[in-house]
Amino acid sequence: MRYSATHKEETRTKLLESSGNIAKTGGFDSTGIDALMAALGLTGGAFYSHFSSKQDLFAALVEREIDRSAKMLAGTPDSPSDHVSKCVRSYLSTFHAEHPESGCVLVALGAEIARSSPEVRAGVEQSLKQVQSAWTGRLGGDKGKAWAVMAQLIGALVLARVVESPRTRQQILTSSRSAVQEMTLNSPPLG
Amino acid sequence: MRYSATHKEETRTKLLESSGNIAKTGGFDSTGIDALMAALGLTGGAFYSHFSSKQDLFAALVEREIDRSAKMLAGTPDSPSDHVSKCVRSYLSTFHAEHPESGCVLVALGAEIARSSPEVRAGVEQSLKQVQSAWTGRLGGDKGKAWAVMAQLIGALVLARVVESPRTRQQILTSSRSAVQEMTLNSPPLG
DNA sequence: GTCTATAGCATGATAGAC
DNA sequence: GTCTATCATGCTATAGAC
Repeated sequence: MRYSATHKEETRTKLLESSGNIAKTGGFDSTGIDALMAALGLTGGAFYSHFSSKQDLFAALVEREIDRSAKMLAGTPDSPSDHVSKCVRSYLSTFHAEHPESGCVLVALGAEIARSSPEVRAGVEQSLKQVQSAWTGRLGGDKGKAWAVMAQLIGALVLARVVESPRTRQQILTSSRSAVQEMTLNSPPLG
Repeated sequence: MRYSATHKEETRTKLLESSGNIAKTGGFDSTGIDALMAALGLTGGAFYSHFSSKQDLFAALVEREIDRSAKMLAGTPDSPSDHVSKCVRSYLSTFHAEHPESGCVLVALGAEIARSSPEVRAGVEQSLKQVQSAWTGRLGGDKGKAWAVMAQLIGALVLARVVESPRTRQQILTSSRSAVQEMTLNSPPLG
């Protein structure tokens, strides 16, 4: 064959990465296969050597995105004790708000995930539960608090992106940071 | 003319209402003009008697949706003192999570609004500020807390819609309700 | 104001050459 | 594995009849 043994896998990985970034910026449905392939210097016809359909790509893409985010947010057993607050600071940053292409897939593609297949949503749910489980230990054992912190982060970023003025965007992010800080300090189960 | 004097306005209103519901369910970009008009028993050609382009409809639709939500959430000066908590209960309901067509436009179309024109986003921002302003007075004067509550609501609904199992969805909504309750009770400015 | 017809283009997906 | 060519369909938007 004219291509190296690992070429297909490499191309598939690049395609997932690149398509993820593009979809998070312009929407998945709204972006054509030709555009996704052109970003890799390829043509549309080559797409079907890697995925059987556009929906197939969406499933793989969402799984990859949510997996990576979940691993990053969950951290490891030897992560520092301020791991969660570090995640919060970086999640609620102006950079994140202004760069959907490298940001959280739930903020950029949440609605499209919501109307996707049960399989895709089940995978997303599993990853979210990993974060919830990891954070619960760091939030005083309150399982609900982890969900609430996640909701706070996601909602703040949605708000930050829909408003027009950078000033309001900054106020939203700052307010959300304060709210999370209060949530994580006043842990009733811990007293 | 063969049509009543108010016919155009009525059709335009129905079109905004119906298109809003459809777009919130299936996405705006993903839905064709023919489908939007068919929902009113009309054909695609008639669309351009009401809007000059699909983007024009989007702008009008988002403004209508966010205006209605903002008025509802902001309430009036003579709204009961538990107005905010009533809003929270209804926003964080299973019904809302399972019925995007009648729900908050920010949850369903947030990403599409984020990449729309500055004009659209400025209108959204203005409506959000009305809610923020109205809620600030009911939340101990803390301007940031209103943003945080809004973020909590929106994020929880995004999460509730992306997960697969009704059980997890319920846990998310319940956790968010508790979090908002804590936020609104422990108001440092109030003590 | 709504219809049909259509232009002009983009799309998802397939077939066959290399 | 990628290319070009193509099919069938969908789309936004326009033109002209009623």
